Amino acid sequence: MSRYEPSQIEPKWQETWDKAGVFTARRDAAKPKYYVLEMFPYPSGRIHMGHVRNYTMGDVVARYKSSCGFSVLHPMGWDAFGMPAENAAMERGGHPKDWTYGNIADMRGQMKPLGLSIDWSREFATCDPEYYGQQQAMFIDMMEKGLVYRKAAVVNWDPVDMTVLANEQVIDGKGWRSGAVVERRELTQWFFKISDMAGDLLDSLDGLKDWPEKVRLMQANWIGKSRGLQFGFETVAAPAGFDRLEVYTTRPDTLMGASFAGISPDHPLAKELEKTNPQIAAFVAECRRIGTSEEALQTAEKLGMDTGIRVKHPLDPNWELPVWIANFILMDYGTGAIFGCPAHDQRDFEFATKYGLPIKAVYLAEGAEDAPLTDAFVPMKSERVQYVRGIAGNKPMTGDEGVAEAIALAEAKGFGQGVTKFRLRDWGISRQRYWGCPIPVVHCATCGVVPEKKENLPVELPYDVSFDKPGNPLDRHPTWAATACPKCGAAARRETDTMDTFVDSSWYYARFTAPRAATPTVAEDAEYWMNVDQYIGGIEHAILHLLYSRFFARAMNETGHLPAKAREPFNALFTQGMVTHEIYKTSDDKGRPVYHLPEDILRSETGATLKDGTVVEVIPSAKMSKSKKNVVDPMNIIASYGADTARWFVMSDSPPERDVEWTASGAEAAFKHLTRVWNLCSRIGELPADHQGKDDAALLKATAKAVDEVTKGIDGFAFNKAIAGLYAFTNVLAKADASTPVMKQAIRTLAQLMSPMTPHIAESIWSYQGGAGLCAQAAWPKADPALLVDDTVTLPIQINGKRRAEISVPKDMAAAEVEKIALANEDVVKFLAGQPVKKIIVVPGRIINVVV
RNA sequence: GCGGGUGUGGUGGAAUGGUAGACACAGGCGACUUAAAAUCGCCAGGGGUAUCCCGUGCGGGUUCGAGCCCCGCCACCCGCACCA
Repeated sequence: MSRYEPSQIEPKWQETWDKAGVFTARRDAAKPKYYVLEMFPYPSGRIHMGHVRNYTMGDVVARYKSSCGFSVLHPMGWDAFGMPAENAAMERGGHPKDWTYGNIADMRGQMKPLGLSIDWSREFATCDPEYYGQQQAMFIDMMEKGLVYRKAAVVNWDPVDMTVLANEQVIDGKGWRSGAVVERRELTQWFFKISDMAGDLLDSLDGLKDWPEKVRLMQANWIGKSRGLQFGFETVAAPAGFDRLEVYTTRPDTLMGASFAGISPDHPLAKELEKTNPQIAAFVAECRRIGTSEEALQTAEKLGMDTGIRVKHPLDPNWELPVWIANFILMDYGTGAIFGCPAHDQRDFEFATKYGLPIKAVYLAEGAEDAPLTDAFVPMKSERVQYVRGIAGNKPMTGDEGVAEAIALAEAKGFGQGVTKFRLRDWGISRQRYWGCPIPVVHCATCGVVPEKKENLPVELPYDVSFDKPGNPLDRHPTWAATACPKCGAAARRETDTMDTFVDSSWYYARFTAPRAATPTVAEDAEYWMNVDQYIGGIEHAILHLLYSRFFARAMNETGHLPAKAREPFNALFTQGMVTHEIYKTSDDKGRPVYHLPEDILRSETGATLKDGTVVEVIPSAKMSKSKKNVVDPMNIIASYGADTARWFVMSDSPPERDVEWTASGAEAAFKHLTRVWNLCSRIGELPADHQGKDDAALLKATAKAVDEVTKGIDGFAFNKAIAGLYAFTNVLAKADASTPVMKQAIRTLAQLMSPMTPHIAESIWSYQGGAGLCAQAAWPKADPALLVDDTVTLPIQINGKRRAEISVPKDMAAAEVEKIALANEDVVKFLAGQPVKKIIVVPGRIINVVV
C-alpha cells in the first residue's frame, strides 16, 4: 500500500459504489426496510459544516443499517422555495428560479464528494412543478374535506415598500429595508384547520417513544391544552352591542381577587372604542406598532389604558371592575379578554402596581397571615393553599381543587361554563410572495372561491416577473391571474397568494417514497417505505416543522394519500447540535466591527493576528454564520484532507445532540489518525503469512470489545463514543504482536467498524486485506459474548464515601467473601485504625463502601 | 416575557446514583535525525515535602455514596406561529 491520499481513493470508491448501484433503494419483500432521513437543506448555494454533520450522521445510520441487512431508503432533496431567492433577485438582479436551481447544482456538486450513501435517483426540489403540482392537488382534496378555510388575520405591513413583512424582517418595529414604522393590517388569508386535530396531536405524543422527551414537552406546551372557565361580564357604559364581555380564565378560583378586566388592543370592543375616542385610538395605534410576533408583544413594556367602561362582578352586581386595554393581552388566545387578579399573577401584579389597582389575596400559603402582598403569590396548582376569599367558602385545598370547585359553582349559578381550550392556532399559510407554491383556487364573481380543476394542475408560476417594484409580483403580473372560472367558465381571477414554505416541507418525506409518481404518493410504495424510521435534524425545528408535518400526515391520511400507520410519520427523531467556531474581530477606523475568516487568521499561544500582524479579538464560539464570518468551508477541508477526515471529525468528540466546535487542530488530528490507520494496515499487510505472536487471545478480546462498543455507540446515537472505542482499538492493534491471521482479521474488522464514518478508507483497507466484495455491502460484525466478560474485577473500597483502596477479585465472588477480603486489606485496616465498622455496603462488581 | 435545554481539566468531552476526567486536542519530556518536520514512547485536574487536601457554574438538601436526584439562583443556547 502506498501513502494515504484521499484524493486518489475517494473518487474511485464513489464511482465503484455508483456503478454497482449500492445505494439505490429497492422495495425488497425479503428484507426489513429502514428509512433514514435528514431534514433536507435550503439551497443557499454553499454547504456548511452543519450540513456535513447532519448528513454524515444520517449516513452513518444508513450504512450501518444496510450492513445489518436492512433495505435502506436514504434520499436527498431541496427545500427550494422561500424568501432568500426573492431577496437575492431584489438585491442583485436575476431570477429566483435561476438562482435556486443554480444553487442546487452547486450544492449537489459539493455534497457528492462527501461519499454519502444517498439514492440520488430520488432527488427533487420543492420548486419543481412536478412536486408543487401534487401539493396543489392535495390542497384541493383538503379543501373538500373541510381542512382548509379563509379568514381575516393580521400581518406586518410596510407602508413604504407596500409589502407584508416576515417577523424577522421587522426590527424594533420597523421594516428592515425601508426603515418605515410597521403597521398591523388585516388581510383575508388561507388557513389549515390544525386546531381540529389539537387533541390528537397532543395525545399521540405519548406514543412517540423514540422522540426526545424535550421535543414532546415543547410540542405539548405549544399545543397548550387548558381547562378553564368561560363567562360573560355584564358591562356598564359600553357601546351598543357590547353589553357582555366574554372572558376565559384558567384560574376561576381567583375570581374574588379580580381587580380589573382587560382586553386586547385587537379586541372588537377596542376597535369600536377607537372609532369615537381619539385617546384610545392613539393608544391602540401605539400598541399595534409593536408588530405581530408574540415575543415582541410580551417583551414590550406593559402598557394599559382605562376605557372608562366597567363590568359587574358575576357574584356581586354591586361590585364593578374597570375595563382596561392592555398591550400584553393576546387576541389569539382565549377570547382576547381577561380578568386580572394581581395577587396571584406576576404580570397582573406589575400592571396593578403601575396603575394603582387594588391587590387582594384569594389564598395564602398554609399558616400565613392575610397581609398586604409585596409580590404576586403564584404557587403550583398542585400545592395546597389556604383560601381566604375562596369562591365557595374558605378552606385549605389545592389550586386544582379550587379551580374545579369554581367551575362547578359557575355552572350551578349559570354565569359561566367549564371549557377546554388549546393554545394552538390554525395554521395560516397565505404568503403575499412570488417564490412559493401558488394556492390553486380561482375567485369568480358569481361562484365565489372555486378550486382549480385537477387536470389544470400544476398552476405554474410565471417566469416573466420583475422585482424592481414593491408588492407581490404575481399580483401585478399583466396576464397570469386572468383565467376562466372552473365552475361557470366566466372570466375570473386566480388567487395570487402562495403557500408558506412549511407546507412544502410537511410532506416531502412521503414524496421520497415515490418521487416521480403522477399522484402525490403511490399506495404500495408508501405502504412499504413509511414511516421514516429515523429522522435527523436541528432542534430549531422542534415545534413548527415537526408539528406541521404531523398535521399534514394526518390530513394526507384523511384524503387518501397516506396509510393510517403514517399519521405519525417519524418513528424516531434525533435533534443534533450546531457546528460552532470562534469569531475573529477587528475594527475599522470608525470603530465599526470587521469580521475575519478563520483561514485568514494566524493563531499563537498569545493570541491571534491577521497575516499582516494586526492583532485580532477572539470571541468565544458561536453558531457559524456568514455575517460573523466564523465559517469553515467544508470544500476546503475536503480539498486538504479528504471527505473521510471531515466526516470523522464531525462525528468525533462532541455528542451529536450537542454543539460541536470546529477547530483546525481537530481536523488535522482526524487526518493524522486516518493516516496512522492506513500505515498500520500497510504494516499488517507486510507481515509474513506464518508469523506467530503472543497476543492472539488479547487481540481477539479487544476486537470483540471494539465491535461491541461501536455497535452500541451507533445504535445509541453516541457516535463520539463509537469513535473513542475505535481510537482505543487502534491503539491496542498498533501495539499488538499477534499471529498474522488474527492481525488481518482485526484490521478488517476495524475497517468495517470505521466504514459508516469513513467509508472510503475502510473500503481501501478492506480490499487490500482480502475482504470479500465491497466493505459497504459486508455484513456487520458480531461480537462473541464470551469474549466480552472479564474474569476478575477491580473493586474500589471507600471509607465513608471516599476512595481509599482497591482490590482485585474474581467477578462472581460472593458478597460476604468480598467483604472479608476488603476488611482484611492493609490500607483499609490502616484507615479504620480500629474504629468499629457501622455498616458495609458491597455492590457486586462495582464498589465497596465501609461506613464507620 | 413565556416554553425548552445546556454548564465537568488549558480545550472537545467520558462516567446504569458507585474509582470523576475514558478517548482525543493543545502542552511537557524522551527516542529517531547533522537538524527540523513526520513518526514512535512516556507524563499530565489543581495544590502540597507528605500515605494528605481541594475539585463537575453558584448556594442549600436527600443518600452509606451525588457530575447524575430534589429546591433556589446565575450564565449561555434554541423556539415563540410570515426565516428556513
